[in-house]
Amino acid sequence: MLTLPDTAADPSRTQDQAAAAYLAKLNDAQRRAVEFGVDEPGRTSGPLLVIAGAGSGKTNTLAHRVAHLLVKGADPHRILLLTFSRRAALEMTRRVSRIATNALGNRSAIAQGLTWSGTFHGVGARLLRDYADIVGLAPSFTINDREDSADLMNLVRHELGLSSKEKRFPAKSTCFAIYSRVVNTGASLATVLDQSFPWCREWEADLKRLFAAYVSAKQSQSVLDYDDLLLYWSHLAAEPAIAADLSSRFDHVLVDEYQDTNRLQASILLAMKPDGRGLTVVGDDAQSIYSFRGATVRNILDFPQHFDPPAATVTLDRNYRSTQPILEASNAVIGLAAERYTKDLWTDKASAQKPRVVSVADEADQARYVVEKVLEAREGGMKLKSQAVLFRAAHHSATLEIELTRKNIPFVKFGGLKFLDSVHVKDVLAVLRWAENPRDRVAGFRVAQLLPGVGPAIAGRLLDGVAQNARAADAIAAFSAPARASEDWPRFVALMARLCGRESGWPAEFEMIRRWYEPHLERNHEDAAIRIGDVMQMESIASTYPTRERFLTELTLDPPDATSDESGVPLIDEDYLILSTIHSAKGQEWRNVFVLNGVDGCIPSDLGTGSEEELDEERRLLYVAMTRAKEDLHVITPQRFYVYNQTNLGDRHVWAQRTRFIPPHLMPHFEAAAWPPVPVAAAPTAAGLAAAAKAKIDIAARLKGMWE
DNA sequence: GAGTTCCTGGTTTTT
DNA sequence: CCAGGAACTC
Repeated sequence: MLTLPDTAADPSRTQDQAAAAYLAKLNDAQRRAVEFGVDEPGRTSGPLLVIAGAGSGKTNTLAHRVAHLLVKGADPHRILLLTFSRRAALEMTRRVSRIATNALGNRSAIAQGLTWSGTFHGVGARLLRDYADIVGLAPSFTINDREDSADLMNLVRHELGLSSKEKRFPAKSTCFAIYSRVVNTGASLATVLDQSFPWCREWEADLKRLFAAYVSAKQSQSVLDYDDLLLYWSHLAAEPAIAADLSSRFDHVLVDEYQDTNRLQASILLAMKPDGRGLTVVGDDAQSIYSFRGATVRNILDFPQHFDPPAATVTLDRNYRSTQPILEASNAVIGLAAERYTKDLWTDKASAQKPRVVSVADEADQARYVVEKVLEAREGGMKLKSQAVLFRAAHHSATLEIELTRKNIPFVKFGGLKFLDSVHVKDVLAVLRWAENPRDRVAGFRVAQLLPGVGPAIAGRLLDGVAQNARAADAIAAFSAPARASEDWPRFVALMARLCGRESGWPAEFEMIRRWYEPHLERNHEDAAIRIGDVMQMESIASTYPTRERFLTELTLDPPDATSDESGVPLIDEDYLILSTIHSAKGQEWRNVFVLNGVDGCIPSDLGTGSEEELDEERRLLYVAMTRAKEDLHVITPQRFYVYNQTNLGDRHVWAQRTRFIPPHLMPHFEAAAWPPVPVAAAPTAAGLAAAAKAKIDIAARLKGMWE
């Protein structure tokens, strides 16, 4: 008897067909990256490095690899997916889910189990809560952001008497930056000072003392900074017994944007997967732009040789994003780098339009040019959201922002000043953090001083009391407040008692804090109304988190990164122009891209021209900016800058040159333009002159007449 | 000891 | 232009 294949009765067959469908959409290299080592069920592949050029479908390929692992039966709870930002993690899980849904039908819920995805820091925080007891950390530890860390550094600095020297000690943020760099690069303090902070060289001994005190302050206060999340994790992973447990939790570890990881992150990975089994890293050496954070491009370049046999490498060099002229110009720019990169990109998207280098008089004209071209493109049917303006430093867009507001063009800005940096937001968070972890002195110090009549001295004594008492609320209640603060004291005591006792629950606590905080806000700030609006907006964000701890942790590790001209994030269906620092533009693409200030001093930033390495990183920044563009690219070069309060001569103009990364011999790759176009003079016509001649007037007589 | 004013000096990018 | 520190007054 002849039987026809019954697909419904043969799940493996339908599965294979669905699988073939999603694999068929990939090009050869992508497919190799997706399928590498996944064929044999139950076996975990050796290490894999994917070098993925800009626009080569990197995210898509990685998502396909994860989906493919799931289709082949991998357990989603045992996949660790490390991305550069929370946003990237969400995008990745969304795509995996979609691919897996198509391939697996109703078994798509599998993709929902992909719970271990996030940034190194976010995952580190989660793991640390699990292992807190083992490492002698209070499980209720709180996490300081950069600003808080610098504040703690400052407190410690004062205690050590380092603030009152004849010669000025480095600023708190500089101290913290030095500390952080030592931790992240694994280099010695002396090396870091020599290479990155030469002007602080003389303070080496004092800095060492300061850092030791800073570390013990963090420990006694149960506070971690960003770097600790990695540092504790790496120490956990270095302990054989814990490492075994840690690494057995994950069959597969996949890392995105590997070119922007630092030594510490690499050491964590290697400790978790020493033989590289199940390890996949993806990145692009030509897009490494985070060395200021300790990232090193050596991580990705040296990855294969960490293993024996060396890791397999797949290179994705076909670009699906940009037109040929844009790609040619970008390749030419990166081609001038001191160090050769591993690939050149190619595409078959032809276009007659070369990228433009537009010369304008000054920043005001630059803003007007962008507005004109953006509106022109929108007239042609291109949404604002498909257009982006990129710049090296957040303040470079200031003039443009004013012009956009004047012309009523909505925009959202990524990068630069954060929501979390404003005083009122920090005040409210400090109350929450202090309640969560009463040993946190930075938080307590800030909160106490909100009360009128309480300054550093009294706040310090209150905190000493809290440190000595196991129950923080009791210590606050028992504290004898100064007379000047007596009026506000009872409400404060009551608030802290209820927060520490968790009486109201989350998020009701938030509203309580807001009500307590409002009068203080009104007393201290002229623009209290706007600030209260922000706090209320925070309150609605807070209510989307299950607990106080989760809210605090996730807000510090992943603060909202966009600000717009209107308060509040625009609705999804609204159209708005994207403004972004080049760093925040990573991984994104737009049809029409403007690069502001394509001049020396901005790109490269005049702070980044010290060494060949720094210069190359600035070059990669321009490369990253250019390769965001799909169809149109405008690099704008204002010729004149207005500089405020420079040196001793006050405000003045400076003349700028086109960026050295686009030297004359690369100009054939660009279309050079000047804007505004030279106006064609309107010459009077003969007929017009003849008509005018009939109306002779005696202007001289009229002017005299004004005074008669 | 708190709070205000004035002056100096540094200054990018971000988890 | 800003933050942070010193010097000043209450």
